Amino acid sequence: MTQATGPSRSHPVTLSDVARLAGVSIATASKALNGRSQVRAETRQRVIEAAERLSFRPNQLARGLLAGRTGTVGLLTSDLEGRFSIPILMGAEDAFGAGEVAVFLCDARGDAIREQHHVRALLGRRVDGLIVVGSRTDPRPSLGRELPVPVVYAYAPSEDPEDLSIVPDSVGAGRIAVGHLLACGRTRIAHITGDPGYLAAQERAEGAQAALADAGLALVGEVRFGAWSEGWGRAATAMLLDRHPDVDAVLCGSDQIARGVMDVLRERGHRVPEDVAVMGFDNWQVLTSASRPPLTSVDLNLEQVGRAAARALFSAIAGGRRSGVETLPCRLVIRGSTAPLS
Amino acid sequence: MTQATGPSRSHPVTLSDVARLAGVSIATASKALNGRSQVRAETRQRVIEAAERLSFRPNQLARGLLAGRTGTVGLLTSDLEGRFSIPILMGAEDAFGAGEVAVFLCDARGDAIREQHHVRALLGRRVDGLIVVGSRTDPRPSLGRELPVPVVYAYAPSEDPEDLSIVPDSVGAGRIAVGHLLACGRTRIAHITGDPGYLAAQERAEGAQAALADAGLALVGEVRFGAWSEGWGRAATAMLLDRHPDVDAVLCGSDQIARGVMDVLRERGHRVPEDVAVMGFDNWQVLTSASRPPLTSVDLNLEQVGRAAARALFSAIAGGRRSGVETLPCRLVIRGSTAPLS
DNA sequence: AAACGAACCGAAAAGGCTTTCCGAGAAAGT
DNA sequence: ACTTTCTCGGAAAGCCTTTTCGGTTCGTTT
Repeated sequence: MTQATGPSRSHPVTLSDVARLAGVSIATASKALNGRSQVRAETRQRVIEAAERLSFRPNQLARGLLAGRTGTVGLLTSDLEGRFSIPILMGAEDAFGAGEVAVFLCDARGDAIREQHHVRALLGRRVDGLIVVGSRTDPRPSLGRELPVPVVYAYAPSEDPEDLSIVPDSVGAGRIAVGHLLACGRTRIAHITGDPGYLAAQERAEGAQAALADAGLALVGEVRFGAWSEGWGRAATAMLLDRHPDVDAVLCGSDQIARGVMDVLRERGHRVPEDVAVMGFDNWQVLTSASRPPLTSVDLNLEQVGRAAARALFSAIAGGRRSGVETLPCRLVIRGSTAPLS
Repeated sequence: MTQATGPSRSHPVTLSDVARLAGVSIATASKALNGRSQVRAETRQRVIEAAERLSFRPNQLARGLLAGRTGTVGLLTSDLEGRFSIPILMGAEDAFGAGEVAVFLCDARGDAIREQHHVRALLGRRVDGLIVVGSRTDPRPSLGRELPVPVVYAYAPSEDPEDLSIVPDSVGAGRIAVGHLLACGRTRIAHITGDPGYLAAQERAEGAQAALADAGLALVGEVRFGAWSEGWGRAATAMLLDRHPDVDAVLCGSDQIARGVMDVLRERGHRVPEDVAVMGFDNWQVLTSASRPPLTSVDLNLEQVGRAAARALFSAIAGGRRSGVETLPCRLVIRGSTAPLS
């Protein structure tokens, strides 16, 4: 089993190994490596060389044990496969990784029991803080106020207003979308969106209608709720065209829906964007860039949500106290599926 | 800043707190909680109750410091946004999370410098092992043999045959695909695939051609390399139909390509699957289930790759030594885009 | 020459836990 | 009653690093 060769077997090199090689005490070695001032330059150099020769890496466990802070955080996601969690996770990992913080990744698979289990495990590892990433924007139960470390909720806000949550501005996203369509001169705008049980669907619709109202307009027909799928986009478009053939823009609740909408529009002989402008939400590259024409979409800036959550957690660890739901603006990405009416 | 209330301020509860509350020594408390036999049942019970009352969580740092093993592993991915990394990562997280192992997530963003930085940081945290997840199946540079902990490469194998790598069987995937098309009675099969610079494209094509040769057949035309995009799928299909209008199956190098292929087939009046069967690779849900008809695809079983890598790392940590590239079979997922010729 | 200060260096403790070893007390045997 | 054998519980070492504080060695000053 265990080979006699290779460094795998040798016990990890410690500070005392370095000290011995450099001919100084452990204390001096530590000071030399950490830039403390009480070491002669020549001695310091000797220690540094010894450390490099042994490729010494200070044991963060011991360091953390002593300091009371470990430089680790827990990233608790509810579904890794969800395409919303990933960018947030990237943003957070990015913000932390740049510093000296390491991230524990835990996937609760949407199960509260498993989530609780992970929280306990993470606390046992003495993480300095937690980020809880949701898979949809609907509020979720708080982990509780009794935790010994700060917690920041990302994407899915906590139900407890005392917690700090960072979410994209869905209402604003709806406003941005309609604003763009209006700027393109569209006035007969329909809205086909997904599952009405999703707060995101409701809020985007709310923002869209508010922006229309500001312009003295209203949607063509009602908001068409359904499912977050291409199939629903196709079906809803068929109905829409039957009832309102004069529609000149379709705002879609997601890029998937938009794909379905565009397919049916093209099949029925409506040109995009000349006759009907189409746009979606999420800015999911694989869908937006592959469609014909490429799809204008509202990007939720999820990476920024992740980064903001990481920064918020940072400052909370440092003692800062914020609470409530903070929203981050979304961003319009214009492609070929929307254009001014000529 | 620091409030006087709440548990955030109070110092974390330690074993000695528990011992004091239970009226025993630290040693006894430890033994009681860890199921050591040298404690009377009644005493043990008292300790356990004390621990629960204080919601005591043993400090894993201290434990790891002592044991020499931390129960943590590093998961080094080269691009988090890549859709291939995520399932592998899920599988690994799953396999570890079930045990008592926590996962450090690091994204090197395809940068060797950053990767090296992360490796050093992880070693400083005394991880018990590393999993390196690539974003494509082409071999990548080894992290080296001199690392003090075992390493397993997933999806992208290491260039060093002494390392252990777990990858999906791309050649086999190609064989499986063609096998299915042959079983459907198709004999005039074309292959439209992606970037020829990807080993996956080459190997799938190789497997497909081998399976055809076994049946005494050959591809319709050459392998059509291009890009991993719907656009290429559309363009290649147009050319294909011009030259070989009698084709009865198109094997696509990815689901994206397949989407493009199916769009053009439908536009040109070819029925899928009656006239032409279509299938892809990757089994990317959002594409396969939304297409018309739903797309038959070869699933790479990436979650299993992740799980296998985790298990391999486990056994390597325990002292087992394996090396070389181990392949995992892929899996056919049949949907509406393929059917027997009637 | 004695004393003082500055500059360096080292011993030791702390941090939380596990484990080994030992002592004390109780139960059993003579 | 005394020894032997168990059973329990405690003291202490050890893991690795940082930091405080006391000590040593110079060079300077009076």
